[in-house]
Amino acid sequence: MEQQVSAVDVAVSPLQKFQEYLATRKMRVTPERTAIVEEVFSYHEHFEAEELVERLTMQQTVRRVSRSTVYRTLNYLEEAGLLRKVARTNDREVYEHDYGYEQHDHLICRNCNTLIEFNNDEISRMLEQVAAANGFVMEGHRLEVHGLCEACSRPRRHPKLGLI
Amino acid sequence: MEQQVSAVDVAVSPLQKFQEYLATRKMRVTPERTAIVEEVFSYHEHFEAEELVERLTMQQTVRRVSRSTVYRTLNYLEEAGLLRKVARTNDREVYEHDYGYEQHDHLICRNCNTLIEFNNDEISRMLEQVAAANGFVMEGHRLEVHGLCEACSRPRRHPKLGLI
DNA sequence: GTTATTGCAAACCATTTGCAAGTGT
DNA sequence: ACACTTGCAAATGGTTTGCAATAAC
Repeated sequence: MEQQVSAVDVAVSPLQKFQEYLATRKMRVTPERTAIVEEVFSYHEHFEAEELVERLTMQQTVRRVSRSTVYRTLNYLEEAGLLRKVARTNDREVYEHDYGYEQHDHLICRNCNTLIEFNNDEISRMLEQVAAANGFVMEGHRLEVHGLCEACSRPRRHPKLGLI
Repeated sequence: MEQQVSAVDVAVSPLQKFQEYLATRKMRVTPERTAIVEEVFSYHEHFEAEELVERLTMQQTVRRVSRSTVYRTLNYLEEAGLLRKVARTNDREVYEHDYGYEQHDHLICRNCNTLIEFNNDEISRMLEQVAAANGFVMEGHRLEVHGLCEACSRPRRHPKLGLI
């Protein structure tokens, strides 16, 4: 199970797409923004803002990027349609890039906080229908299924420890 | 369109159910808790914590209930399975009582923040399937469909003003 | 040269919490 | 009486923001 994630063919790279977005807003391409976009798209898993700050601090390829800039850029990426908030655990937003890979949703274990990805086209199709029926133009969705993962629901046998 | 909401037959009242929950936890029935539960279930719409505080302050039937107590009680109601967080708008959690009325989800307009309810059994059924396929025990879900409502997506004609 | 961007530290703000006084059981 | 609750004010903690210095264009 390497990088076998559901890659979708895309014409332009995420970085290019972000630069287009910046251009339309008269915003600038800076080394900080570039580093953030590359880091976000180099890793195909959900992440939290703080995690990204750390990853960027680690690989000191560019000059250190401040937390503020990370947060600011995450917001722009979201507006640009390259990123989405997929959940909220422990009061922190969980992000995931949303370009070049199929949209998917998550099962969230209330005990160990593990996120299990899944995707189901029927659900997406159904959401489109519901939206249309309400004159609503759907741009995206956020679906969290809460409950207990297999390990944590197994009665008295080494359930994974919670994060608290 | 009065109280025609999808009422489901329930044996015990929400208040009773909450009292049972309190009992099992050796917690006490206080006028504050009672007032909160009654207020929450007297109104069949989504609401925010602050809104509830105001409604309780308004009708001074009981002695004023503090914000802290409201927050604390909302958490207990959630644990008791009587309430759920259905969305997050403007950095505030949006609650909705989840007992005696069918579960439903929402279309959220990114421009005017309006929430449109909908429910779709097929989606629920499908979620159960997905959960089962992953050995996951589903306890609930949260589904937000983001986009633009009819009014706000109509190009240049009096779109409803945003909240900001 | 202008105008946007950065990092810092301070501000925000919804929600939580410590604590002393009050109250169900 | 005992233990649980309340309101208050203060703390928390993720995220945002004002501002002076700095860098894109």
